[in-house]
Amino acid sequence: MPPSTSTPRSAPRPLRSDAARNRGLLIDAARELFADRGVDVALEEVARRAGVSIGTLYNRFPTRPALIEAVFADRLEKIAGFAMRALADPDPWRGFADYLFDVCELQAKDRGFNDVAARGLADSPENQGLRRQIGDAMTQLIERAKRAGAMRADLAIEDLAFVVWGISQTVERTAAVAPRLWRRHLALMLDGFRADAAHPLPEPPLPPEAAHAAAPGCDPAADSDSVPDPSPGPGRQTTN
Amino acid sequence: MPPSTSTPRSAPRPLRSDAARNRGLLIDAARELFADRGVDVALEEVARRAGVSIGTLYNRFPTRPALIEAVFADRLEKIAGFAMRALADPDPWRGFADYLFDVCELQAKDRGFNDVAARGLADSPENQGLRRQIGDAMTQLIERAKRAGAMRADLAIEDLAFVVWGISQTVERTAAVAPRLWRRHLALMLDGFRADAAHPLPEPPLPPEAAHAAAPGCDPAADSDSVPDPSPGPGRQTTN
DNA sequence: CACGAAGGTGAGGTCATCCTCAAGTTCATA
DNA sequence: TATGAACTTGAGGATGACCTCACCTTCGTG
Repeated sequence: MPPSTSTPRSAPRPLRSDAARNRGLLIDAARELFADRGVDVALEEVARRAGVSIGTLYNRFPTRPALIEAVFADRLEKIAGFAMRALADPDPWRGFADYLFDVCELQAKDRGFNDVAARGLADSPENQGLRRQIGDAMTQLIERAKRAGAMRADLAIEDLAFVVWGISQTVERTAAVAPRLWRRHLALMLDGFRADAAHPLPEPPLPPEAAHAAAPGCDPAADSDSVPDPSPGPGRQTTN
Repeated sequence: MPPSTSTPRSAPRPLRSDAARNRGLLIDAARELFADRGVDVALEEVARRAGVSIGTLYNRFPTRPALIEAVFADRLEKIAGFAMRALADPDPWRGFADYLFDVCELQAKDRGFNDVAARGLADSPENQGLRRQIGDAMTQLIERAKRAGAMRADLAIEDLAFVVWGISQTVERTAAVAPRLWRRHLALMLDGFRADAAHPLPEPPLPPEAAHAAAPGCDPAADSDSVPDPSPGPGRQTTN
């Protein structure tokens, strides 16, 4: 794979040629290392594989999130593509299911993306647009599937996080030993989303404003006021 | 809470009184720290909270797994208790669902246990007995629920790992912001386990011999021969 | 070509954790 | 109470990752 020559989007000032080349080398190196060891690899190792010094890495990407951001920038576009393809499917349920399959397959194929998806990294403000686009498409996918009578009416878009989170863990635990097992996990979850499976749910979905806080990059501080349990509630009310 | 005076099971030689006391102090300190910060807390901090030196900690527990083991030894018994209670329920489905609820609640209430459950720590050979007992009870729970026509016939006991893994991630991401949300995730998964939800599954369950390898404590080596994908298989066959 | 700004370099300071071990202390037995 | 084995202690070496910065190199423009 030749080094990617993609220039940074909305560049304030164009990078000098050597800097741009090194940026590409770093992103390529990081992409490969992230893919099979996760996004927590040592940055020194990324620099080493890229063939540049650690100082250069920090010049281009002052923080780890900045590097992660750059590495996974294209994934959002890819996902948006999946969502569009799904919406083009005449069968609403199949479109929905295939969309989740595609996203999960991305997780299964790239440990780095799996980390990013599960931990909610790469939430930069600049791809806010893509994010909303994907969100809108997902909302439509869900609406469509509900109208077709295939999906349970009480499923919220926020519930799809359960899929990403769950699959992320299954992938992490079983990729080495049963690389396709996540498909079974996904199929089971999907069956729980069907209309004919619906039994009353014990809790409301994650409120959207909480969704942002639910996948923090990493804030070691901010431990002060933990959210109090809103209702004492009866113990054990899984379903009824 | 007074320091636990529990002596180590099957003691080869009884500890001297001061050593036994320190062991209890260490376990208590670790239990508390693990519970709200996870099992990766610095061992020096455990020693500090216990009021003993780091050297003493290493005397009592030569490795971190040994300490984790000791801290969570009682949980297996607790879970066995849940399984027995579940089997006593005249309603097979409710017994099954309540059992999973109880286990997940343990995860939600104790971040350390959540780690242990998700990562498959604390698999010491000595509570092999308890493990088998729990496994047998779970098999019975599943069989019973299937016979009652409530549970899909193709659910395997290994599939319950998806629940533990998935809930672990949901708890980790949302405990601070929506401490009861895991119940919704569980309820959705449970609906996927019901007989009336069943659609063909795309993959066989995790083979039992692989289950052991699926949740490694931590082996930085052993990276050599990764398991090859057994069948090239058709892309995208989530459900049909 | 020459010059200044942009960029590259990597040794080394910082930090957090792990784990050891030689010396001192305490327990339990006679 | 005396003695030795068991136990405790905590300074400190080892590790690994992070990040900086003073100095050198390269680019690109005039």
